[in-house]
Amino acid sequence: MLDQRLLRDNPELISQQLGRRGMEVDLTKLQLIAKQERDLEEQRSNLQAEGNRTGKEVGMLIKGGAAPDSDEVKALREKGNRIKQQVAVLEEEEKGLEAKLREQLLALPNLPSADAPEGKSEADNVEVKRWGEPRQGKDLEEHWQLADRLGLFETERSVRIAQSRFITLMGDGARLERALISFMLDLHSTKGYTEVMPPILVNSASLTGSGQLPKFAEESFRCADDDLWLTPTAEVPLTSLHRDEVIAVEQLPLKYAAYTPCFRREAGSYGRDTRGLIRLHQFNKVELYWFCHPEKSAEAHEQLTLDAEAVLEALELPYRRLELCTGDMGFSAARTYDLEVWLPGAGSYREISSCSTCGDFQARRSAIRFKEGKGTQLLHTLNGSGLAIGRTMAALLENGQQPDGSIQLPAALVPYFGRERLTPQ
RNA sequence: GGAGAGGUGGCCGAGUGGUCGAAGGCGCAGCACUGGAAAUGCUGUAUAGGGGCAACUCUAUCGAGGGUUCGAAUCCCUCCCUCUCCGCCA
Repeated sequence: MLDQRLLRDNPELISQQLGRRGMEVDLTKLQLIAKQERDLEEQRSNLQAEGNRTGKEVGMLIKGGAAPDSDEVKALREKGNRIKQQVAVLEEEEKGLEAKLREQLLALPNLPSADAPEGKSEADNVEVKRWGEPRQGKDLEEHWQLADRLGLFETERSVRIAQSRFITLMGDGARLERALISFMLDLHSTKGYTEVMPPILVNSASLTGSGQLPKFAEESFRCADDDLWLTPTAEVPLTSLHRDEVIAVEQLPLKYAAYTPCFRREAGSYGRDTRGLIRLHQFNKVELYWFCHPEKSAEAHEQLTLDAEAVLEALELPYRRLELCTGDMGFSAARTYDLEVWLPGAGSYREISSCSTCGDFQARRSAIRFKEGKGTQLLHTLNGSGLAIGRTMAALLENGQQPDGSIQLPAALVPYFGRERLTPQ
């Protein structure tokens, strides 16, 4: 959520920065509501002050010996009643405006950082780094072909259990998934991340706090009988881990690594990535999350991205880092790096992690502050995948494929998986 | 799911209709004392919003939302949560 004071003091900046995202917003209506709301608040609180004084007067009169039904007291009571009624009217109006203002503010995305490159779409993202030698060659298979031959998962039977875009991992496939989760969590633990296993059903306040609601309700699965949703990413429960808290400055930064399943409707992606592990309604992910001091967030963004890259490097998977342009960034992000892993079978780079700094956007929605000296301020939040497990498995399969049909696994994984090769079962 | 108890400031804990944002303690900060520290003493110490250059001031907040009243932490209603016992259960 954007700062209301910014809306008041510098609305041009908001329009201009949202313009960099490719949005055209007219803030005059919003400003008008904000102004009305503030005027109303002033009127109401002045009236309440008078009401409070009246109440006290009655108390003092009675304590001083006046009869509760004396004319003097009666007159004050009537005055109190009159004020109460007026306040009620103003209050209702004020609440209406407040709700409207909040609703509209919640629908506005974060302002892009000044450092974010300007652009309209994916095509304008900027490659900033490349690591590893992308393996090239004819006859390299895609991960779903390899997995099929190795018997790593069931696709058709998964439709029976749930529906399309769900997968059932079997045998070595299930084992490799588990190995990857443990491997990643262990790696992050050595870098000061606290391991977290949060609820994966989250309430709507949590989704609002991290930015998925109100605008992206159609992207998540909702439980019909409760105010609970299946979380689309661990970013949601992790943000709300400290919702409505004031954190002592010495505790910052708080760094968390959480493994969770993630659930997404993937609406609007019919026909894309229909085979294999790339795009599923349910997938596993290890998420990295920082709560940090505003002055440290740029540095933290680099570090968090490096921590995600460390997983790819330990797994010997070639990747590149893109900086997303203003037009391609997510709703809550001020600045984003995407990590794309090389898939030799597909012959392309594929997103495997998205590392964003959200500034105080989520902190304001979620009321997460820190205390430094006398006052409290909003802190900054950052998140990034470290990494998406299914896509990591796909990359391992494609990058490790051998002429004899087996898959060579990276050395770092052997202690977790127990073998250095996948062979047909 | 049934029965009971309870939710007050960073924490503990008083407070059952009047000037209570709230005693007391702990913690924390400043000052004094000290060679330095401990102990001690004094002072200060919630959050959000509005007004003011500022000192300051107004409003709201005692789980949440309604209600009664001139006036509610305190009385009434609804909901949420926590704890204990019973039941059920991985």
